[in-house]
Amino acid sequence: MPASSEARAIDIALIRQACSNCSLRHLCLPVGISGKDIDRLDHIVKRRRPLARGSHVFHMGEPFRALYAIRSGSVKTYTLDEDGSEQVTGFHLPGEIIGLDAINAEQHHCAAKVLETTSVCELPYNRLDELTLLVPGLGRQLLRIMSREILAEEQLLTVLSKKSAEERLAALLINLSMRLQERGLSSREFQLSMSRSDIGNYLGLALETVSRLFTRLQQQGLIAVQHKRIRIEAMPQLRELAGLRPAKVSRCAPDGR
Amino acid sequence: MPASSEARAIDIALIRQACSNCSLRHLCLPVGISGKDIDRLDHIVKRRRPLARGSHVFHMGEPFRALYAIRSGSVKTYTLDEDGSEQVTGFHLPGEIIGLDAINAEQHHCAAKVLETTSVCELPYNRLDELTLLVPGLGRQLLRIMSREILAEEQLLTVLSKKSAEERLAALLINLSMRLQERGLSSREFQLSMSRSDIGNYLGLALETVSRLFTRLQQQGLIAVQHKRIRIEAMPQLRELAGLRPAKVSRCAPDGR
DNA sequence: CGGTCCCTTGATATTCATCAATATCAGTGG
DNA sequence: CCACTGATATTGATGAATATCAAGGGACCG
Repeated sequence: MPASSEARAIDIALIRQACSNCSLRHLCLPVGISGKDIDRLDHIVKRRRPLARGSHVFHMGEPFRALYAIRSGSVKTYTLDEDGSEQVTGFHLPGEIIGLDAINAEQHHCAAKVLETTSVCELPYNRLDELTLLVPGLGRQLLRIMSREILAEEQLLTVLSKKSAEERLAALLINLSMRLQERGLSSREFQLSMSRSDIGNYLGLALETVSRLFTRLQQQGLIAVQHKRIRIEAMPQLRELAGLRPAKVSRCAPDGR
Repeated sequence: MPASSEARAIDIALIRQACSNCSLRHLCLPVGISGKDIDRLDHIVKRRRPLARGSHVFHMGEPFRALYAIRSGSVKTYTLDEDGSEQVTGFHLPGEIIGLDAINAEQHHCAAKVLETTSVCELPYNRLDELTLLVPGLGRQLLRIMSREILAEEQLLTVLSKKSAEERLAALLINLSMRLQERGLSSREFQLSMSRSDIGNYLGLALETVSRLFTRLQQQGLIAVQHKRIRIEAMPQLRELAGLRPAKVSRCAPDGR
């Protein structure tokens, strides 16, 4: 019965991809939405096939048609100056929405490049706009997501304008660690998907400085580094270096995973 | 007829303060809204009496109840670190909306301090939220405003992470100049409402460096400085220093005012 | 007129960028 | 499997930009 089996496979695939069944729904656009409304949302979301490392979700200057939610993988957003030099504006993880800065002028002001094999959900903006009228919670969640983004960027501003190189790197590592933890992954050990050069660019440092800092933090016993693999050895100290309260009580397991 | 005259005075005051009659309506929340809808908006907006220099629109940590639109004057937003040190996150001019970073957690993450005598319009958020359902354009404009804010902060990130001290100050001056021009004020000559220390804090520089840069830019003939009064003497060169295209053709008078 | 705040200017110290050399890794084709 | 290649990362030596420390000068306010 190959046909039946195939149909069944598609069904499973659809179900697995549905927002209502997505493991990221508590972090993503569907927050605060349920039942029939989430089905409506599901209906306008287009799932794209996985993108290969190095390909783009969107390019700079492209007309704005959709927002994108990251389903798996990771993405860097960046702009190009007049002189063609790159400025990394963010690293994005599953459940996060990119393209928000394009809503106003209806044009993408940054490019989004995939750092590893990555799947995204496409959220066509005009249909999202319509749906917002039907589903009040959707507009609210969109505002909340944008508010969160503004807050995150203000915090990054503080890091860039006040902190030393070492503190900046610590802040990035802690930031990634916390975001991974929200996604149910280990906050203590992870793989960096971006290069030293990307990190330096993002933090306003030379890539050589970033490299030296990794070795220095390792010598201080705060982290263990092997190429792109990072293990945080002394979370409280690293948090303190990053300028955060030494320990925030986790809602998860007491071992801090 | 004192009563009649008084009533008339109130009427005029009301009319003068109405969104529909506000000189900032093309920059502020009412963009894309008109007729009956703008009257509805007018109805929920509370006009506050002018705030004196040094007073706060809202404090850090306060519960979020409203957004605020600046009617006249200027405001700095800032956060306080653990150690009590200040980080200026923005300078805000009439027509701009502050408090957007509080929507997500329903708590203000920064404080807003008035730099000179300033009037604000209070936009109670729960009523704005209701009104959004009745007036589709309102939600859209709010998203656009937030998108613009995200874009502005990304551009600031680039300035902080890539540019030299001189370029940063030039970028701030050009940014203020353009925003003043949008408001119908002179883009060539204006009064800074913030201190050197605030500027340095915002740009990630020591206040002494800011002071030195003002003298240096003056020596180079790019600007004329007298205390807080700035005149831009060489707009194209200053724009170039700020990392922008030498001249953007203005939609206003050909003399570039 | 004196006090305070803000700004300016100078001398020195420090951090980090830059230049340069080497090392390591991932892929490619022999 | 190995040698080759280009991208990425580490490490060292040097220099430039900017912070910090210190002192003095205006401007504003009572």
